[in-house]
Amino acid sequence: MALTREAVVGAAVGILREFGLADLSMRRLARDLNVQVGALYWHVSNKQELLVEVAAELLSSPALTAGTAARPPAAAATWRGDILHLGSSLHTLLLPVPDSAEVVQVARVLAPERLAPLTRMTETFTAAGLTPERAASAQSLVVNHVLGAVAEAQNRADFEITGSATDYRWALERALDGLLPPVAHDAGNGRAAGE
Amino acid sequence: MALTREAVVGAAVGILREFGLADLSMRRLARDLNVQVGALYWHVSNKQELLVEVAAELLSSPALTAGTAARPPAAAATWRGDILHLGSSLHTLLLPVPDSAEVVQVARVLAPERLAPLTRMTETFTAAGLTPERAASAQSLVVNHVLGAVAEAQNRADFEITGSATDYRWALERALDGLLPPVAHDAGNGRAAGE
DNA sequence: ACCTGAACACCGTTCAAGT
DNA sequence: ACCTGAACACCGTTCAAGT
Repeated sequence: MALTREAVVGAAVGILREFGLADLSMRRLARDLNVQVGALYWHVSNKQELLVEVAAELLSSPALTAGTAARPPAAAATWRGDILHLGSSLHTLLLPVPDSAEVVQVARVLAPERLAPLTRMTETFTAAGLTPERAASAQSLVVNHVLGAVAEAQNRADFEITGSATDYRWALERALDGLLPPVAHDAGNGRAAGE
Repeated sequence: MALTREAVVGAAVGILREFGLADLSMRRLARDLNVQVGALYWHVSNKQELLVEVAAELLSSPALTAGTAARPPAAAATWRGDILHLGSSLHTLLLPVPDSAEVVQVARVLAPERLAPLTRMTETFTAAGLTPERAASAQSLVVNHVLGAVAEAQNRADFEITGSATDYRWALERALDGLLPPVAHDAGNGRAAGE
């Protein structure tokens, strides 16, 4: 039963799920795997790379990987639905995993290309008519909002804060209102979504 | 020259500004202040409380504290301008301070009431007609976006990443388009901003 | 190729004891 | 009241040496 990279990442995900990021240390990981700390560094070059791998695994759920395969052209109104669905799937997926928003944030900074569902969201924005730069900015707005909402909800639970949780979904929909203005189908003005 | 709480916070802000969060340790702070580590704990109960203080000081700039004093009633169109101004002031203020977005995030979780400018932004949203819950959610969207943009720009610099920075301001304006729909002054329909 | 043992240079926090 | 000295229980990372 040799130690593998997958085993290391898997154990890391397990610790995160059960105990959170504070307990996810290289030494704790080694102890759980009955191995010396140094052994981990044969399979993973450092902790940051491990966290990227953990985030990638968290976002590899089928709930996020589905969709966008083949879309009938000119189904414009569904781009919004795709993004809304992606955002709320992300939210429900991360909510039960402590500190998952922080981990995804780190991964987004270090290796955004490893987080396929987030890349797909940017692509959806461009498909909806935004320029690449604006699509990146729009994705950033949406993802920051969802991750922020997850982090807030988790911390609210941790600190036993009273008061109502903020309605992340309402703000998400309003953001999409601004980012993807509805195509006007009342009069015949051919104004596109971008510009 | 007795050690004071203000001196501790001031030195912490200095380390953050010059070297970033990685170098802002209690031990480094004590060394810079020519004091034993334990001494810090007389003036500050733990590191988290210190970070809240650091964030509060970062956001105590006059650029963020101004405005909203007395507004002529029914100057509805300027709520948007106020928020836009607050958001971009926050951005330009934090951008030169390494890891400042992370520090503010921590403070926002631990003691949001200590960050007056952010509270003021929520108040502006309610003044613009949103319910308290929605105002909180709208503020969260905007602040997460600005902090995310700051963090991204700083990391882009750290890792010498090529490619254009995302246009945070465009997305911010689109978000406000959705959050604060313009009052319709073409026909005489009295639809309010909320709902 | 893969892992151990042991070191290096750090952390945050606590607390008796001093002044 | 305020600070020192010293400890406790940790960190991430490296690397010669073993197998």
